[in-house]
Amino acid sequence: MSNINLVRPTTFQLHKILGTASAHAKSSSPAFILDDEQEQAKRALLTMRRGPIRYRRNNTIVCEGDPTDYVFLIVDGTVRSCRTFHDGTRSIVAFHLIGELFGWTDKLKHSLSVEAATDAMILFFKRSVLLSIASHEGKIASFLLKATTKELHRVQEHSLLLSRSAKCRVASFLVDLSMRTGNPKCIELPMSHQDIADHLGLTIETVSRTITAMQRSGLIARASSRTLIVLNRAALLRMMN
Amino acid sequence: MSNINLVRPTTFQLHKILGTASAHAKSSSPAFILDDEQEQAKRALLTMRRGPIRYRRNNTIVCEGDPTDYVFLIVDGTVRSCRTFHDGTRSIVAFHLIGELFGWTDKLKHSLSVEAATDAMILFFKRSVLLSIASHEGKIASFLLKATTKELHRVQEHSLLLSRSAKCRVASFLVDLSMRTGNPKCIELPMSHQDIADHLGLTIETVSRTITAMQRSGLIARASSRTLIVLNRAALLRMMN
DNA sequence: CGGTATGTTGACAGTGATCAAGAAAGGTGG
DNA sequence: CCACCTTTCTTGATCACTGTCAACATACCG
Repeated sequence: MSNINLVRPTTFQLHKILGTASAHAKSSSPAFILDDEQEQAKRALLTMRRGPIRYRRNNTIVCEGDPTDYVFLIVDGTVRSCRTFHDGTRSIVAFHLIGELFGWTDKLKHSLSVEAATDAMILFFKRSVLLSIASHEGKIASFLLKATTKELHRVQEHSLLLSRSAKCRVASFLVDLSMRTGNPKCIELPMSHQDIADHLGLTIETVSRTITAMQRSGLIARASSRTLIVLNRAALLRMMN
Repeated sequence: MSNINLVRPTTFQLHKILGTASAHAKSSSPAFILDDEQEQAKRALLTMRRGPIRYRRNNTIVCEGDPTDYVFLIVDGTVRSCRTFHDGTRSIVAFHLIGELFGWTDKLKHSLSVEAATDAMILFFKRSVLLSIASHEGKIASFLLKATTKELHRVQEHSLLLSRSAKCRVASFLVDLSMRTGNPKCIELPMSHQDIADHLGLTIETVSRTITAMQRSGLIARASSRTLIVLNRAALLRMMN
C-alpha cells in the first residue's frame, strides 16, 4: 500500500459521500435498511475511518496478494480493480466511482490489485473492526451485504458483456457509464482508452475504431478527447442488443 | 417457477447438505462465524425451508424477471444461472453445485434465469423471512454475506477468464470443476458441452476441438463421454497460464 | 431397434488482434 | 506563450483465432 499524500477532508465532504452512497443504494432496491438505521450505520462508519489518503493517477492502492486489512470507500476519483497476468496482459474486472465501497472479501489476501485510474481520495475502514461491529450491529451487516450484492450484480452483467461483439461491448460500457455518472447525454470518460480496452477484453485499437465508427454513424460526437456527447441514444441502446 | 415434482428428503440428507456447505465455507476463509454459530444458523435455516422440489434436466427453476421471493440451496444436482439474448444466444454466468446457496439479491426481480443442468433437488428459503431474521441474528447475516462474497469472487475470476484464449478457458474450467467436486484426477462433467461453451463464451465446436487437442497431447483421457481423467495436471495448469 | 439429442471433424470466413506509422493531446521548462 | 518531449490516440494493412456451416458419428432413450 503506497500512500502518496495524506489529506484531511472536511466533515461536509464525508457526509456528502456517505449520503451519496446510501441514497444510491436505496434508489435501486426495495427497503432494505430503514433510514434511521442508515444514519446510524453512517455515524458508526465515520468513527472508524482512516484517511482519506490521496493517490495520483496510476498509483497502486493495494497489490494482489496484500493482506485484506482494509475496505475502501472512494471519496473522489475513479479506481480500477485489476489483474496483470504473467504474459503482461492486464484485465480490469471493475471500475469504482465516487461514493462506492469496495475491496470487501472473506479471504486473507486480496485477489485483485486496486489502482487509481484518475487522481483519487480513498477512505479506509479496518475490515476486522467492520466485521466485529457487523456481528452485533444489524445495520452495518446490512450495509455490507447490500454493497456486496450490488457489486455481484455488476460483475455478473459485465461477465455477460464479455461474450458479445466489440460494438455491443463498447456501446454497453458507454451507456452504463453515463447511467452511473448520472448524465445520460454527456459522457466524461475518467479512464484511458487502454483502461477501457482492458476492461472490455479488447485492444485499444478496436476501442478506438469502434468509437470512431459510432461518431461517423452520428450516434455520438466528441466534445473533447475524453468527453463524448450522446446524439442518438436509441441507436446506442440498439447497439447493445 | 415450474415445480415438476415434490419430494421430502430425509433429515439426514438435509444435515449432510448444510454440513457440506459450512465445511466448504470454513476451509476457504478465516474464522468468520464460530462453529456453534454455524450450528445455530443451520438450525434456524432448516426451520424455514420450503421443499425441496425436484427438477428434471433443462427445466427452469426461475425465469429472468420473476419476483425474487426465494433463495435457493442445491440439495442435489447442478444448476445454471443464465441469460438468453434476443438473438437467441445464451450465456451462462455460473454453475452451482450441490450444497451451494444462490439466487440472493436485493432487487425485486431476478436478473438471470436459473435452470437445472442435471436433474436437481432444490430447497427454497423465503427471502423476506431470511432478511428479517438476518436483521437481528448475526449468524444468518454472516452466512448470507459469506455466501454472497464467495459468489462475487467466483464471478470475478470468471470474468477474468473470458478475455483469455480458448485453450486457457477450457483448461481453467476443467481444473476449477475438478477442485469444486473434490476429485483432482477424475472430472465428471455434469453439464453438456453446449453448457460449457455458453459458460466460456465459445462455441460447442471450439470446446470439442480443444478437449480433443488436450487428449491428443496426453493431458487428459476420456473414461466415458462425460468423464475425463487428468493425466498431466502440471501441463493442464500451465495451459491456464 | 429406430429416432432424437449430443458430440466430432473438416473447410472456409469473419471479427478482432497484431504490427507499424503517424497524429493529437498533455505536461514541462525556457 | 511557445518549443519540446512524452503519452495517448488514430488509422491502415495484414494475420490468426475462433465462429459458421455442413456432414457425419456416437450416445441416449423410449
